[in-house]
Amino acid sequence: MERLVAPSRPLARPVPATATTTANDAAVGKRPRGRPRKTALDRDDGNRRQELLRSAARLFRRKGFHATSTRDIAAAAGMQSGSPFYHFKSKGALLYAVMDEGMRSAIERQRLALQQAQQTTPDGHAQLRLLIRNHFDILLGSSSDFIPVMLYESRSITARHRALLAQLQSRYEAPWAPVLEALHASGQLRADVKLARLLMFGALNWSAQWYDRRKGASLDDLTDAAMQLFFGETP
Amino acid sequence: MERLVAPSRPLARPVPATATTTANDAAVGKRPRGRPRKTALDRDDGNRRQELLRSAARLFRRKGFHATSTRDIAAAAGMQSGSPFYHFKSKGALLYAVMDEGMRSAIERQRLALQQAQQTTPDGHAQLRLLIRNHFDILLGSSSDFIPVMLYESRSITARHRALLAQLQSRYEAPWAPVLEALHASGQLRADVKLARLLMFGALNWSAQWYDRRKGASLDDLTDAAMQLFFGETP
DNA sequence: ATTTTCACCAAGCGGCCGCTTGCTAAAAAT
DNA sequence: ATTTTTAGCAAGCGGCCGCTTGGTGAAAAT
Repeated sequence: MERLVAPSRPLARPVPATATTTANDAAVGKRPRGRPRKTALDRDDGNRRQELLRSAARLFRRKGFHATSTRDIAAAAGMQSGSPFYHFKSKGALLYAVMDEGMRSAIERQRLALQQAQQTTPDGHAQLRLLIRNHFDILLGSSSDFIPVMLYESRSITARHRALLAQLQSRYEAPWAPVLEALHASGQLRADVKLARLLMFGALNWSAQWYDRRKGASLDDLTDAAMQLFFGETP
Repeated sequence: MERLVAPSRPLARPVPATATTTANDAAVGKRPRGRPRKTALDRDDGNRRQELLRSAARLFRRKGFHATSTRDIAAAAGMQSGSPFYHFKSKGALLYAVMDEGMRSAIERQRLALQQAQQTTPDGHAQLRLLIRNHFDILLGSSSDFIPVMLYESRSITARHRALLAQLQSRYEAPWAPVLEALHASGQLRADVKLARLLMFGALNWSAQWYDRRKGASLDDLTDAAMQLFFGETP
């Protein structure tokens, strides 16, 4: 395609390092290229995309969606300011991707936990304990910031995206309903089931605001405390 | 380069009324130099400021702090874009003022509720029920968005402001401790008191995310559900 | 009657924001 | 060997942002 105007920009691009070089620079100032090296065997396949997602999740959690700029995210992933838009068509799409990935991962982990427990024949208490323990793991485990972002940034997404995420939330919460119903039927859970579920999730989810892995209680301690609070159960 | 005369505006300012000054300044508040501070007959002082606070609280709650512009707030209060800065020295000071006012009002309302209940001689359950019922009222009552902003925008304030608010939060939570300790001592609350308090506040505070005054449960229903969940109590 | 203070308004400044554009080196496909 | 695709970079654009400045009519103080 021909251009009307000759390029008058300086166009002094730094010469990139050869792809197979192992030399890195410890110089001050902007590095010419700091991107992790990839060999011919390890085809990229979304690695950088995943890194972008992780960086975004951490920043969204710590500073909030609107207080995080796409430049912050790019820098955290070792990119230039415009590059994230190659992988995501907008900042909002990036937020949605974080939440979607978080929910799908949570659903999968819950499915695995329930599947493993299926081999034993647990009573209602034990089933709920399992769900709660797993929930704390998803929410507070070392793995990721995805779920806290999901919980605390829902204002920042579009109605359509919110509706899609609500479906995933329903899928996540689905296994809780029969367990709570059974506990209600047997008189062990006296409160209205719907309100009880909301209050319980509140108690659990709020922990993302105060829980510190490095001090105080373990996730098992937390699970014990929750079960004792809800059922007066002593472990 | 001659400055033109401003066109005459309608200038329909609301007429001042009696002021209920809470008299707290996070604002700029020009003091008259060396002169008596206040006459007995306060005039306008603070009416517009209060309106600004209310508008800001509503917008901060609905859209979040960073998604709300000072122009939004000014427009909601019927002002021009720069005028809020006469009353508050920065957007952050406005946020802090919302939170501070919310906490002071909450503490005062709790104090009044406890004072009234002192005349009867309630047991532990009844005391906690009162605290919870009052908490729901503060959090979900028609009055204001101040407390939800306080709960969900704490990331957006400075460390110094956060420390000041933490003191107010301690004052609010202080009356809960002896009640929970007593319930624990009598075996009615089995869980660790510190964790139980955190989980309970989570259950209550999370309701700001889902509760809708117009449909479903009343605040009394909510209080019943919470008491039943925590103590298996049937009203 | 004059001066001072109050509570704003009208205008705009610099800066950061999300996002786009034009390009390119290297890998993969043909 | 040539073409296409991939995964970005470098630069920058328009717009909105928080905040400042200079001014103004009305009220209060003197």
